[in-house]
Amino acid sequence: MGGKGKIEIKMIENPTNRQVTYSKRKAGIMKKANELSVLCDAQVSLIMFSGTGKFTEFISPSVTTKEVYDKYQKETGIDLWSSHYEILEENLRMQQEINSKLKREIKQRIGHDDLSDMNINELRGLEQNLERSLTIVRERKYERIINQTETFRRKVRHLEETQYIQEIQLQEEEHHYALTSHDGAFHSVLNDSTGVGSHIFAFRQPPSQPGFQDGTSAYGLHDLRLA
Amino acid sequence: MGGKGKIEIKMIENPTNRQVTYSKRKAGIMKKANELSVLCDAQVSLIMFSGTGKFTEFISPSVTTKEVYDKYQKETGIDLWSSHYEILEENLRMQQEINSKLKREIKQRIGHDDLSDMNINELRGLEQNLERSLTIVRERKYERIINQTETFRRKVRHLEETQYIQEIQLQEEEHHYALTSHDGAFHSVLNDSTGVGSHIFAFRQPPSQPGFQDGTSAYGLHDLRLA
DNA sequence: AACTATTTATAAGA
DNA sequence: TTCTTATAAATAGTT
Repeated sequence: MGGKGKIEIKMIENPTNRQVTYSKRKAGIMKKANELSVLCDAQVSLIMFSGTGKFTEFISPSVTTKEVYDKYQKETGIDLWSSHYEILEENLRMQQEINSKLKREIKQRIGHDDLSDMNINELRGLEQNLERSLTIVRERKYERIINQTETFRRKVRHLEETQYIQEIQLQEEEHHYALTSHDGAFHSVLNDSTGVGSHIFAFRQPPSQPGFQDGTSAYGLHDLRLA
Repeated sequence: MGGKGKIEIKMIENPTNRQVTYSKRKAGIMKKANELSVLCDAQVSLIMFSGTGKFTEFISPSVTTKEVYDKYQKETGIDLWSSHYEILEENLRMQQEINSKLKREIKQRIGHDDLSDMNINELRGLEQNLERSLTIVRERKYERIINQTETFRRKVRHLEETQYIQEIQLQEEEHHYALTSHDGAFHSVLNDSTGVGSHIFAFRQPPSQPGFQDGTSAYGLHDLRLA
């Protein structure tokens, strides 16, 4: 197209010439793209990367690149996000599958319906499994209670010692007063039957109480919708 | 541009002229795009939709349209798959979150470690929950056993009746023979202590046997990787 | 980046 | 549509 001498359409070997020609022709084709848009009311998307990676684009004022891209996919049926999308979708499918398996296991462990398709051996296995779990949970509970009781005892002892020291100090500093009124406050802590203190009693309870029903159980994991 | 007369760059009013010009200039710009690709070793994507929606594209032989769009996104930061992708990603994130909650619940129900962050009331709730589940599973097991036993009894009765009829028939048809050998086979079924028959004994077992350990439990849901 | 001799693109007409 | 052709535009090589 146009020049002092005709040229062959093949890659320009000289990098400088190539770069110059790229600049000139890039401007030319941009102008052409714009004219096509305006004259013919067409939607044109022109994206160019030079050999050195420099990016330039023309897009008709009436559209966005994304719109052209969406139209392109509709037109050609070529899925431009394919790979990424498919991997993500497969991933999602797997997660959902795992999910329903987990839900099913929980349902079985709770004893909600679908025990019907377990055979006797499976039911027996589940039973033993639950027994073992129950044992573990009970042990943990007792451990916790023992710890808290121990902590409480230590607190009491600390209180006693502090009290004792205070009393001695008080006696030394104010030995002309017969002060015994603090004892009352101290004993009220020991006799406290609410809060931390009550765990001592809990520790003495028999391990299982199947008859005991608590409508609003503190075991609050049931908002997971096992639907 | 160029022609017998100079033209103003504005939309061609005459639709026929516009269409003709579109065709001519489309061919022209395609040629230019190709020449730019070849001469300058550039990557060019040219997508055009005519005013009537007709689609035409040029793409450099060295690339695909998808590659150009991927590069475009890297270059501009504009996310062309945005909406779809983000929804899918959010979905995946939610599924994974639900998943880990479910896994945690199962772990707690099994009694694997993370009971450490449950307080005493939660532990107590879990304990009662497990007790209830255990009761349900046991009931189901007994129901199943009773059903199977009943089925077995019916089978035996059926066998007895069949046997009885057969014996009568045999006696009638072959009354000159003293045939009693079939009784042996019949009694062996009744005394069978393996297979189906053994469930009668299983029914008499005490409900729980915590000491009984079975390394390869039939309750085979543990391939879910509670990691 | 500017110039300019040429080639190329294309508007209008057939 | 396609061909023709006069003319405008693009641009290769040069400065």
